[in-house]
Amino acid sequence: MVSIKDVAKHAGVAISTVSKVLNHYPNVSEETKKKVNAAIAELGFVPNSIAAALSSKQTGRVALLLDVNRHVQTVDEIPMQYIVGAINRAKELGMDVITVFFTMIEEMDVEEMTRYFQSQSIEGLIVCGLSKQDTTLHKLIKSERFKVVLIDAPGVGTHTSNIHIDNIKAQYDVAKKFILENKAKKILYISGKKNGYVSEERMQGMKLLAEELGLAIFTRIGNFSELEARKITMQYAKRKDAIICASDMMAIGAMKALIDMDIYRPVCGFDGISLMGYAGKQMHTVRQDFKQLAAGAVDEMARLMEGHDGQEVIVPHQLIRIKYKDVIS
Amino acid sequence: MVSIKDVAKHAGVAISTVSKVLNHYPNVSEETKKKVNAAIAELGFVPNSIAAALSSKQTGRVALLLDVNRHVQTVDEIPMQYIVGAINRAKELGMDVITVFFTMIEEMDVEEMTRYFQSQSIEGLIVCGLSKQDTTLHKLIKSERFKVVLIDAPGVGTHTSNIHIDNIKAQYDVAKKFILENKAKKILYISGKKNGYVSEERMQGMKLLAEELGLAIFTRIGNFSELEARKITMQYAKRKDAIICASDMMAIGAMKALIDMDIYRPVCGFDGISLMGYAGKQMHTVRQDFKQLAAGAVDEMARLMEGHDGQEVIVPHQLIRIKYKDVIS
DNA sequence: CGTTTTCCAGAAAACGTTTTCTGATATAAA
DNA sequence: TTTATATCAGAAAACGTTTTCTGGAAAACG
Repeated sequence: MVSIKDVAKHAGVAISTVSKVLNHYPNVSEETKKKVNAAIAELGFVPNSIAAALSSKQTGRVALLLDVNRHVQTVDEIPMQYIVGAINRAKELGMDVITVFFTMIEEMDVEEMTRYFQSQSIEGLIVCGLSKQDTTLHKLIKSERFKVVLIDAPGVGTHTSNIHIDNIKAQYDVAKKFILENKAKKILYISGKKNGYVSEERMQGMKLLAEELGLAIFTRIGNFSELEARKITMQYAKRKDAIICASDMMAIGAMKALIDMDIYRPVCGFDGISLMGYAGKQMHTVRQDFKQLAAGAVDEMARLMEGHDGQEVIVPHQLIRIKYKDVIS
Repeated sequence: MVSIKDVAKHAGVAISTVSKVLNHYPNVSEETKKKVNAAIAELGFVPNSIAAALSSKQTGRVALLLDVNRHVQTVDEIPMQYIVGAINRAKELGMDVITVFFTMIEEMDVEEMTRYFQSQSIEGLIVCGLSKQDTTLHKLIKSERFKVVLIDAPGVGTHTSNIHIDNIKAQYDVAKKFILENKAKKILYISGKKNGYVSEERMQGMKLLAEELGLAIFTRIGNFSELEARKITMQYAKRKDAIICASDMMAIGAMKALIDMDIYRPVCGFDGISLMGYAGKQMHTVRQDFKQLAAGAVDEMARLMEGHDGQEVIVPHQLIRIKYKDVIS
């Protein structure tokens, strides 16, 4: 394995000089640079990032935290979008490849997680969909041992950033369009989690709209679960004339239930996942660009690592009507 | 940051002794072990894997190679299963967290990839669905600079293992069951890639079956593309009485096309992805356990890293009939 | 021309481990 | 008792970088 030392010898310069060339330090003469670069090329030198990390104490390693239970058993495509978005952007930024990390959060305690991240020399955490009950994660974040970017959750302190769409406005807009278009009066709203940040915001959007339109909106909690949404639909759909869900997966559950019951009610979703195109005819929904969200999270992480304070980033969303033709590839 | 040095001082032993305790070396007395472990606990010491890697020249880092173009734009859930399966198993084995890597293989040359992996100190590559045209990857593998495990491709040399289901048998079995059940005579087979390993094997399974049943099977290449399968179906389905596809995504394309054409033909798929449950009523298919496949790949990698020669591993598959009720979660 | 400043290169310590080698003590064999 | 062997602990080099500090030469200044 050819090292910086060999390069130095071959170029007739000091080790430190090679390092300076490698890291684009300002005070290296053009001449020396050329010599060194020639030596690098001739010897086929490849810098060892492990050694660099040890020496500089900067690994540039970031963990993307996804909840296995929540995401991975199903056909849910969102986590994959997060992964792709984050990894690709990390590469562009020359940050160390993002280490993706799956966890059953309930099973670990703060100590164990901290130890794990510390032993892996992970400097930052990108957390997807933190809920209020994740006390372990909250403790971890508050410990300030890591830079943190939260996707779909509010920031906590200056060492964290948070990134998300405007959930209130998105839910308000999509529901309004959907309700007016369908002239709906008796609406069933299937909400997300009881203590979820995005759930509460979307709920708030619905409340604003209900007030504005003078409608009473009947709400049930679906926990972002397709199955629960299915059951709720079975129970209440007959007495309603339209169903609005806080996620596409729930919208699919509702829609499949309607098919089984052989009744028709328009359904409105939220997320804009491709699966919607496969499952139903066409549905109103909010399109979130999850790749962009994750890429933005990585950008924020870079900012934090440069020493800036955290901030809130709002990513734009779109209102769409999704159907199979749109998603076939 | 408390280091091994601090532990040594606190326990009143030498640095090397602490290291030996950490790595469970045989010749350390129980007494010393206790002293050291006590010191570790008291100081809250966490070993630094970066330093260990540098010193031992063993990182235990493995890259899981997935093709962005092939997988990630779509609703395809297979790559996620690979990722989860691989990462979870890697953790169990105490291997360093698997670094997932997405690449547009055509865009990189061997040198660049080698440099990248080398600079990241990656020791092994798990390659998913290598095709014969991926010359860059083939060169990389043949260079023998990395341990390689191939999912769904034949091994090359003793430094590689390969893992997959018995594609010939699987295609033969599922098609036979499907054909007999539907009393089909005029079959359209939509095959995978022209030079794909699994495609050719599945094709071979079909040929065996055709011979046995005395049927002529009309075959078209669908490139594992939903859209191409759709087009092929549009063109030929009227004159056939059943459609067999070398993948579920193609089966979905075919089925959606049949719906649009308003004709009924039974369709048979391959893979057993959940999406099948959402897209159609119910379909015959082969269930591959992609998580298990990836976990097995990691096991094989561990074997290779221990110095064993590569081998071929066949993972069992199942014949199933998939429908929405089976996949809802 | 002397003095100060700037520019550049090199020496050497440091990062936190692993690992090899040496040596001391205890135990077993002769 | 002496010699040989086994057991354990420590010293020190090594891994491949980064970074700080020092100093010499060249440039700028008066």
